[in-house]
Amino acid sequence: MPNVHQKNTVLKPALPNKDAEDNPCAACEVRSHAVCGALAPADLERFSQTKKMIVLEAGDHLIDEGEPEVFVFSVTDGCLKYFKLLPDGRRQIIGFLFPGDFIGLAKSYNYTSSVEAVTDSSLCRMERRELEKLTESMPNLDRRLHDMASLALADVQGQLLLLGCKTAYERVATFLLLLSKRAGERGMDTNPVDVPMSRDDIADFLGLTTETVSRTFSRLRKDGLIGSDKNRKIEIINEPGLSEIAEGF
Amino acid sequence: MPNVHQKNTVLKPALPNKDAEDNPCAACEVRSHAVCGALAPADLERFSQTKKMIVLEAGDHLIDEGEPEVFVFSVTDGCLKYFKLLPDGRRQIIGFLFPGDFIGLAKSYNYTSSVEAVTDSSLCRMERRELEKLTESMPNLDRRLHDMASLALADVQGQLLLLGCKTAYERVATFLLLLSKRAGERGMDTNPVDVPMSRDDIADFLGLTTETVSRTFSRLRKDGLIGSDKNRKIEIINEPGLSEIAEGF
DNA sequence: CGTCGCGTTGATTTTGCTCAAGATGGGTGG
DNA sequence: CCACCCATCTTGAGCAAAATCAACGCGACG
Repeated sequence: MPNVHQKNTVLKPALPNKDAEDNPCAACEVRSHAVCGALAPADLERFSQTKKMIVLEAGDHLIDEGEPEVFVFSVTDGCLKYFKLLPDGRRQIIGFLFPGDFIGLAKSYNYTSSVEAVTDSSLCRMERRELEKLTESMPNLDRRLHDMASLALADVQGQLLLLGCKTAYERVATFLLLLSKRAGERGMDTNPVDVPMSRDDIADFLGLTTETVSRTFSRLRKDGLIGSDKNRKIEIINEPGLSEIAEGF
Repeated sequence: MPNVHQKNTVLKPALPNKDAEDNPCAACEVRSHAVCGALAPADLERFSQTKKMIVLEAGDHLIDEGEPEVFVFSVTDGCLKYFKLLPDGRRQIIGFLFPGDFIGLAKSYNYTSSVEAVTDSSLCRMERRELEKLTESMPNLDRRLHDMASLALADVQGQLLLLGCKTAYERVATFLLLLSKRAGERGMDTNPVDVPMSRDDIADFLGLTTETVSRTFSRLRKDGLIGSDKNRKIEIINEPGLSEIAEGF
């Protein structure tokens, strides 16, 4: 079965670096959003010793659906996508991953989705076994994982509503607001919102085709809700209007 | 905003009963599938004292999306559906609930979906606060909740693939196999599979219309994959064939 | 400067939706 | 016990939203 979406599968360890070796996690900019945000300094030290930094280039393949689930990951930089495939190549992107997001919330013996870098990215990698060991002595960590799973569940349930009920117009509006919101949570620009993924990826996330996504952006532009796409950034001109559309009014 | 799907909102406490008062949980038939399956006898005793039995008739309303999330529930009998609505009445059924299933895995301040009984049902009800208190001293319970959330996440991700990629034919095939599998997990008949919900409910779960669901059942029947619907039971005649369709070959 | 990947736009087709009309069957009351 | 009734389900005909097929523009990069 050919995987039409697969690209390179390179997996490069980050170059060792003095600062990183001294205090790799304490300096992490996204810690407050990540699993490790719940850890006390002492725990953080122990945590940081069991992890390894991973750097990916755009298009690099990190995980193949079905492989034994040995590692879990925490995204520190960039954007990735995780997706499922049908035998004939149809693809559903389950979600996009941003700094602070965790890969491995739905634990199982084998990965249930594939993961690929959308942009150049970096992640912390840890064996699931190690993580489990750590959670036993760090109730905060366990609680944090639980909360993140809880949030992920709510997110994906919202996505069901989108895929099951919403029109193309509503889906794209919802998507833009989602990106904007997630950027805001991470302290990035919410208004000219960064859209790092291709039309193809957006289409496979929204259950549409590239062409429909493209046409829908054009329509939103024509309707004065968004500005034109400049350097992967889209300006939201009429946020309340976009919200109304997204909510299905 | 009128909720076109809402019916009665009655919520009847079960009649007290001697056996139930002596040892209500120890005798529970679905305990092994439920949250409480992870508890030691002593813990079970404490657990059982904080819960209350709830009985619902088909169509009864249990939870309204948006209400403060005070209670969590564990289904002990029957079938329920949980769903989200758009302002104009479009409905997405997120999932069906069977004995052993838990309501409240995605914790938040307000319920994120509504819940309604498909058939006459009964549940155990507990305040979320109480549950949290219990988990602090019962690591098994906590782990069990975590595992159930993990499974729920994997399930709903599979549903994304269905809604985003699959054809009507594939969706209905997937649905029948899902019901059959879930019945099997609970020790019920897997082959003439029980389909307690209406075509309308199935449609809103699969992102289709009633008519399309009905037509699709007819086609599966014509193609010799399933038998006719007898008393809410559907016979799967060609299980491997149905699986191939469901997987998208 | 040419090529290639990506995005946009247009023309046509198709899947599933909408609207409409019967069929079925479980429940109720005479 | 039967007849009727209303829900639900099924089937049909036409329609529409999005998919498919196809062409073209544009910018990046060798």
